[in-house]
Amino acid sequence: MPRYKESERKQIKTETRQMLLQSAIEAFAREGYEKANINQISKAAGFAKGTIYNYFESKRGLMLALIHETANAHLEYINDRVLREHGAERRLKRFFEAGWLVVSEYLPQLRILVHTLYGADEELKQELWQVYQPMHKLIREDIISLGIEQGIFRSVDTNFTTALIMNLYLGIASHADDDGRIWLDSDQVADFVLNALLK
Amino acid sequence: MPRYKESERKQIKTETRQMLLQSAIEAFAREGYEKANINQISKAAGFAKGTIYNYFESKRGLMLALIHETANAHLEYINDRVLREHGAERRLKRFFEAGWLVVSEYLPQLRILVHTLYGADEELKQELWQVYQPMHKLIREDIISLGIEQGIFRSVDTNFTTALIMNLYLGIASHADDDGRIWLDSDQVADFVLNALLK
Amino acid sequence: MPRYKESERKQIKTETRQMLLQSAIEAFAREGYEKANINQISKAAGFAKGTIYNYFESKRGLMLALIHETANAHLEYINDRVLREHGAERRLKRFFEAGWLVVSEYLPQLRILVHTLYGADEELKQELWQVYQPMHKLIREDIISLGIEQGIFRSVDTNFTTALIMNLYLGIASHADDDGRIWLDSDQVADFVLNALLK
Amino acid sequence: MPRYKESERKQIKTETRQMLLQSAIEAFAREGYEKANINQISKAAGFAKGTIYNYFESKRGLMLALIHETANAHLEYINDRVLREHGAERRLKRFFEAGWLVVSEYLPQLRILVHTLYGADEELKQELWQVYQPMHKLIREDIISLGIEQGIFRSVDTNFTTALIMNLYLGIASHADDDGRIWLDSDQVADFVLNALLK
DNA sequence: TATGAATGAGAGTTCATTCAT
DNA sequence: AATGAATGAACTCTCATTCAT
Repeated sequence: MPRYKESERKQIKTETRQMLLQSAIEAFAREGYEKANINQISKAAGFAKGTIYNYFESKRGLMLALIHETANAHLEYINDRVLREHGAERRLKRFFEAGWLVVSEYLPQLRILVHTLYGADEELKQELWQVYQPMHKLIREDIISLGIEQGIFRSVDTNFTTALIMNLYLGIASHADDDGRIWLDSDQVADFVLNALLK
Repeated sequence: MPRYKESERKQIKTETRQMLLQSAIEAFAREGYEKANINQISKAAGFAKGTIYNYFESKRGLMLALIHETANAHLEYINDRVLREHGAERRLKRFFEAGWLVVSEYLPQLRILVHTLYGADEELKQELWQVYQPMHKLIREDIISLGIEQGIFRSVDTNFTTALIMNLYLGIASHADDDGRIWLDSDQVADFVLNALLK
Repeated sequence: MPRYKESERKQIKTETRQMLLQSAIEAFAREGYEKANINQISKAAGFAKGTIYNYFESKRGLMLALIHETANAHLEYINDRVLREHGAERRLKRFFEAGWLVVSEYLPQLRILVHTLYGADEELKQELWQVYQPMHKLIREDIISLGIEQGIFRSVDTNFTTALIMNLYLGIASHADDDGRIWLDSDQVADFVLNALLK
Repeated sequence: MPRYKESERKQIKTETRQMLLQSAIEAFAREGYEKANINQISKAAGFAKGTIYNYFESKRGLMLALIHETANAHLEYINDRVLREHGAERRLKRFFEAGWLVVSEYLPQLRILVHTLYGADEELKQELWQVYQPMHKLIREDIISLGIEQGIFRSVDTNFTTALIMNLYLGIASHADDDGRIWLDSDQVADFVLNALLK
C-alpha cells in the first residue's frame, strides 16, 4: 500500500522533479556533467530555466540527486534478481545477466555512472563509491564468500575478486551501443569469471 | 638570413612544447579535459597564456597531441617488455607487470586515458580507440593467439578475451592512488586471468 | 503557469532590445563593426555584458538585425515622402530632401550603412545590397522611368542612372558632420542631377 | 666604405619594403584594415613576423605609408593623363577614363582608398583627405574652373561640383569586380556629368 | 637585417545562478 | 511553483608587438 498519499501539489512537485531528473539523465549521459547545460535540461523537460532551482540546489545538487536515485534503482534491480538464486554459481550468472538488463533498461544512467566512476571529479567519485557499497557487499558476501563456503569456489581474496568483477562489469557495460546492446555476451563473461573461480 | 644556429631554435621549441605538454598532462589528469584551463596550463608551464597557441591549434588540438604522444610512449613501453618473453603465460604476466609500471611512471597520462575512454566525448574516444589498436593487437595476437597455438590456453574467443583483459587493466589501473600505487597486485590479476585461460 | 502579465514581459523584452540596438548603433557608427566592442555595447545600454546574448545570437547577428531594422525604417521614410508627389521632377527633389532628413534623423545608422556598403566585409555588403533593393526600385521605376514616360527626362539608361543617384546620395551623405549637417545642399544636388536628366 | 655597397643595402631594404607593402595592399584590400593580420602580411611577402617592424613603426604606420605611396602613384597617374588635354570637356572625359584605368591597374589600392574614405577610422580618413587635396585641386581648378573660364561650363559652384565628381568616381569605382571591371562605362558617366555642366 | 618565440591585453561567447514577478 | 530577464565570472582564442639572437 502506498506510504505517501500526498496532496495534489506534492504530486505535481514530484512529477516535475521526475521530469527534470529524466531530462538531466539524458543530458548528462549524452554530454557529460561538465558540458551538459542546465537551461537545456529545464527546457527539454518542458520547464523554464529557473524551475530546476526549485527542486535542486545547483547543477551539482542535481547530479548528486541523480546519482542517488539511479544507484537505488540499480541496486534494487540487481539485488532482487541475484538473491532469487541460492547457489553462488547461479548468482554470479544472474549478476551478469541482470547487469546486462540494466544496461538495456537504464542505459543513460549507466553511462553517467561510468563517466563518473572513471572521471576526474573526485567528489562525485567518492559519492558514487559510497553509494555503491551495497553492490560490492552483494558480490563479496552473497556471491563470492558464499561460493567459498559452499565449497565451489577457490579460496580467493574476496575484496580483490569483488573489485575485479565490478571492473569487468562496468568496463564492458560502458561500451554498450546506443540501443543498449553489449557486444560481449553475459554468459561468456560469467564463464570467464567462473573459470577463474571454480575449483 | 638567420645568424643563430637553426638547431638552437629547434631545441628551444621542442623544450617549450614538452613543458607545455607536461603541464597539460597534469591539468587534464587532475581536472579532466573540460574543466582544465588552457591559460593555467600555459602559466603553470612558466609561459604566458598565449604561448600555448604557438604550439597547439586549440585546446582540443593539445589534447589530441597529448593522446598521440602518450599512446606512442605507452605502446612502446608495453611492447618492449612483453615481447622480450616468448611464452604466452610469461607474456601475460609481463603485460600486467609492465602495465603496473606504466601506472607508476605515467600515472597522469593513464588517468587521462581512462577519463577519455570512459567519458562522454565521442570524438576523443574514437581517437583513443584507434591509437590503441596496436595494444589490442599485441594482446590478441602476441599473447592470446600465441597461447592457444602453444597449446597452453583454452580455445577462447580472442577478441572477446582481449577486450576483457584491456577492461580489467584499465579499470584497475584507474584506481591507482596519487603515488601510482595500485591496491591490486599485478601477479594476482595475472593469476586470475591465467586461471580463466589455462587448460 | 505564469502569474504576471505576459504583455509586461514582452514589453520589457522589447525595450531592452531597443536599448541594446540603440547602443549598438552608436558604437558601430563611431567605431565601425570590427572595432566596436560587444561588451561595451551592453554596458553602455545599461546592462551586463552577457545580456546582449539574450537578444542576439552573436556580434554579427546583432549587426544583421540592425541592418534590417534600419533599412526598413529608412525605406519607409523615403518611400512615404517620395510617393506623396506625382511628378518625376518633384519626386527627385523629394528624394534628396528626404535623404537629407534621414541623415539628420538617423545619422549613425546611415554611417553604418555607408561603412558597410564601402567596406571589406562582403557578406554584410551582400546583405545590405539585397535589403536596399526596394530603394533602387523606387528610384528606377517611380522616379526615372516615370520621368521618361512623362516626357520630361531624356531616355537615359535607368539602371545606370539609378546607380549614379544612389552613389551620389550615399557618397555625399557620408560626409555629414556630427550634427547630421551636410555641407552640400539637397536642392543643389537635385539640380545637378536634373540638369543631367531633363530634356 | 665603398658606396656601392651602401647603395646595395638601400636597394635591398627598398625591395623588402616594397614586397611588404605589396603584401599589405592585398591583405588590407581583401580583409580591411582591422581584420588584416600583420603576421600573414609578413609571411605572404616571404618574411618573418618581425621583419615588418624593421620598416614600419606599427600596423598603423604601415597603413599610413601605404596610403601615402598609393596616393602619390594615383595622383601622378591621373594628373599626367588629364593635363595632356587642354579643353575642359576632354579633360573631364580623360579624368573618368584615367580613373577607370586606375581601377583596373591598382584595384586593391583603390579598394583600400574607398574603405578608408567611407570607414569609421577618422584619423585615417583625415590623412586620406589631406593627401588627396591635389586631386580635388585638379578637378576644381584644372577642369571645372577652366571649363567656366573657357565659357563651356555653366557657372557652377566649383567646390560643390568637385565634391560631386569625386563622390561619383569613388562610389562607382568601389563596385568594380575582382578583375577590376566596372559595370558603368566611363564615357557614360562623363556624359552624365557633362550634361549637368555644359551650357 | 632578419628571425620567430614569447607576450598579454582584449575580444566574443557561454552558462550557472539569482530574483522580482 | 514557475518564470525568464539579467548577471558576470570564466573561458577559449587572436594578434600586434617586443626582443634576444
